[in-house]
Amino acid sequence: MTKKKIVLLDGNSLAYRAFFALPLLTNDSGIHTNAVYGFTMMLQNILADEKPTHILVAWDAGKTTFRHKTFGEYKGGRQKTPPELSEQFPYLRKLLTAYNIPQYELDNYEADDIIGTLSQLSEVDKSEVVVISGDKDLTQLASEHTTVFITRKGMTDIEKYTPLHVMEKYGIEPPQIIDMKGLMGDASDNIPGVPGVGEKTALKLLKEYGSVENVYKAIDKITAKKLKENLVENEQQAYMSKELATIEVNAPITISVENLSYDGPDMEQVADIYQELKFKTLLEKIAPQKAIEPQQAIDVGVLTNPTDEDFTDEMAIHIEMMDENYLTADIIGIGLADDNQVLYMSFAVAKESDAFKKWLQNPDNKKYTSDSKSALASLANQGMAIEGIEFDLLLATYIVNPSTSYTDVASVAREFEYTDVQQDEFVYGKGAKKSIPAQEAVAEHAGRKVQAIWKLRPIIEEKLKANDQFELYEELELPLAKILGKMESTGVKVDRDTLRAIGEELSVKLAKLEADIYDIAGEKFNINSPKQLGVILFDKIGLTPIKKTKTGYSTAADVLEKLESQHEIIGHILNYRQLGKLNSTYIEGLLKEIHEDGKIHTRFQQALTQTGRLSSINPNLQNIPVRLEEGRKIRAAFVPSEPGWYLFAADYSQIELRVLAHMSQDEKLIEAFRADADIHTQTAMDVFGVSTEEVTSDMRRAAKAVNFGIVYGISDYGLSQSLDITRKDAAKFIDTYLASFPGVKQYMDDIVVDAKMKGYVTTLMNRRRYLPEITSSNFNLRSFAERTAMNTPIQGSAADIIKKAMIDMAARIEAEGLQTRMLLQVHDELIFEAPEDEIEKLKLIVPEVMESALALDVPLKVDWAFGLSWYDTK
DNA sequence: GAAGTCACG
DNA sequence: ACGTACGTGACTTCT
Repeated sequence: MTKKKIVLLDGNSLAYRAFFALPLLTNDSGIHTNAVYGFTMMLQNILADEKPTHILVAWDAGKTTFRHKTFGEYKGGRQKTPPELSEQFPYLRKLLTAYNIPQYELDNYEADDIIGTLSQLSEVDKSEVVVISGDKDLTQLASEHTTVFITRKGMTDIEKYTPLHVMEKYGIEPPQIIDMKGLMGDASDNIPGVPGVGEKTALKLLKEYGSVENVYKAIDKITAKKLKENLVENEQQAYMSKELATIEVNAPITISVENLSYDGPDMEQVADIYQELKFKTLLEKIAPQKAIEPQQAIDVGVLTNPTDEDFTDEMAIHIEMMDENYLTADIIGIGLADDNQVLYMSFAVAKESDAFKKWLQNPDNKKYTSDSKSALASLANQGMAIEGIEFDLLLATYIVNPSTSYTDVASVAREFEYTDVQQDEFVYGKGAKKSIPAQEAVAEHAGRKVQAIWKLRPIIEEKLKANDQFELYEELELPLAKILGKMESTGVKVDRDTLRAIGEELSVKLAKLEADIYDIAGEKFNINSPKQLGVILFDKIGLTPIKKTKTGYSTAADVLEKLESQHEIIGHILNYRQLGKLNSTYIEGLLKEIHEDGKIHTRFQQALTQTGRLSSINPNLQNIPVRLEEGRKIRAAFVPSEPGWYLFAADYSQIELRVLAHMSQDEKLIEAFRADADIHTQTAMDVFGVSTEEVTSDMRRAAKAVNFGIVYGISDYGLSQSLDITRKDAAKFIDTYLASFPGVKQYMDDIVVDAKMKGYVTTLMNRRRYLPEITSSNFNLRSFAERTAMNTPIQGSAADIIKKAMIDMAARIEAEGLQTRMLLQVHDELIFEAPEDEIEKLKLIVPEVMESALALDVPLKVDWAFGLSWYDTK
């Protein structure tokens, strides 16, 4: 038989942890569910990661235990279990039953003792044991075969205590944890310990003497007067505390390891409980088909020879594809629906049908879609045009709440309690088994989607109007989808030979760097592996690690830069990393993405970011190198797609700070932009109290970092990192800045208060972002939400502005009858390609249109350039 | 699939 | 005392 793997969970401790770690969630039925939810999340991770053969959840039994005989006040002074938590225990037990996980409790004993006893029993046959708790006391059980997992903030983040880890962290062996508690006590269990002895002192004593007993044997050697006095006076209390903290490993349990064998959950039962508790995401994960099993039968009419009568002047339409990349996927078929019918055509039929194409092109026929950009671009790929799109389920849902980042109709629909659509994965399968099923099944699937679109439209439009977001949706996002679709199908021409030439140069340099690095290190290793690199740098060479990650030493660039002067290998590694990145992501990566037409067709995700920005995928063309010259050369491969044409690039100057000036109404900031001042220099003048001439480059650099910080929702730590100064100095900088720009300070204070009150923040065009964590009692979560509250209106309004500019530019290009094509958007810049004879016009039109996209109380400023490649637009 | 790293605004 | 800058996507390694 394979080796046993036994997982023992401390039920009460984990339930408490989950309860306090997560916000107090309530489901529709008014039951609080946060503890059950957190527990479940953790359990799922454990089952997946550890794959136990045996498992047990141990519970505390009743109020009194044998420890109360030793010390009446044991666990005294504890707050009563909150009723919101108590009510969750029955669900937890039920859930565990459904999981087929044994549970056990024993009169007079705590869960620790059950776990301790079982782990001791398992030591005999050397089984691997994992103990899981939220209580660090359990770490005393760590041994060669037993690892103790303690949950940290949240429930899924876990710290693993092996004897080695205990030694690294405390400098003592696991059994000495008991001695530590004996000396320092434990406030949460009301274990007294020795007054005046905390963790530091306890550990110092134990490192010197080894145990409580030995401390007292050597009591005369202790020179610190007060400490010695405390120890002497509390000797009995120290022994008692040690006893209380000791986990009983010989509890009279009536179960054995054999009773704990685990064969997996009863999925039916688990799904039922998830259903009862409304754990939607979990439900989906374990049983997608059950979770979304359509309730109602649907009658889909399959068209083989469509006529004009089949198409009405108002219909939902869905282009069915198996792959999410609509630019490369084949269209399988088309679903249509209105109040009276649900129809389906295979794409072969649709493509040959004049009746359908005529209907499709007629803007008077209103079309409601799930993802209009996908429809536009995929049909355009097939040489088909679609006009008259008036609803987009995906965009509308995104505007209502950007945090619902679904791309498929089934998920979007379920967000609105509409469950009559199946997941694509369920219909097509996944991985290697993914394939197109019989036409009936596709017809039904597509039919359910269009029906959902048809039925959900009024509900979601109502919601948009209620939130005063209908204009944002209808005047901004919907028209933008059409423009983006066109940009995607246009694509941008990329010269393979240029990329290959750069790639060859890189390969030569990389080979040399690699050889040099091996030479210096004295051995071959994988430079791309942070783990192996860490061993070479910090263990073999002996450099001092500056930062740690969850898994080991950090070898990130900012760390390596600090070490650069200490060893010649560092520079080579930084160089290797930089060039390696260029080669793998931008040479090899981009070459793979060039289509047969010699172009790259990225997709802009319009319903993804939390702020309203676009994102770009497959490939990402919004992060093509520019900051360093070596990388910037990549841009030389991006060229116009027609002979005699140019690329024309225009970018907003300081758009985020201009938005801040407008939104905060800070007089000085407004004045600076009206005077068209260099904003970083101006900031330096104000913060350092000097004149223009006195601003040094370091002062300007610092001011620039502060300006960035302000936009991000500043923290002293963040600024200290970016400027490599102390936190104190950073804090001083920030104070001085905010004193110089009182309007900004007022705005930042107000926005946080406002977000707490409303639960969300908004942009200039009324885009929303909900920030539920802004009222969290968890410092980190709350702080993060506060910074987000400060940043999102700025970043999001800038996104609104450039989106508006794109719509205006497309209209202007059309109105002027230009051949110019919009190709890319990179957050604050637009890239066009244009015939030479239109360049003069663009020089005028582009800045004019972009600068007047939205009238602010400060001017918007646009810089532009053109050239024969993207590299030359500088 | 997560973690680490690094490219962009 | 907490442990951080805001928003993204892609690649590599490693479990």
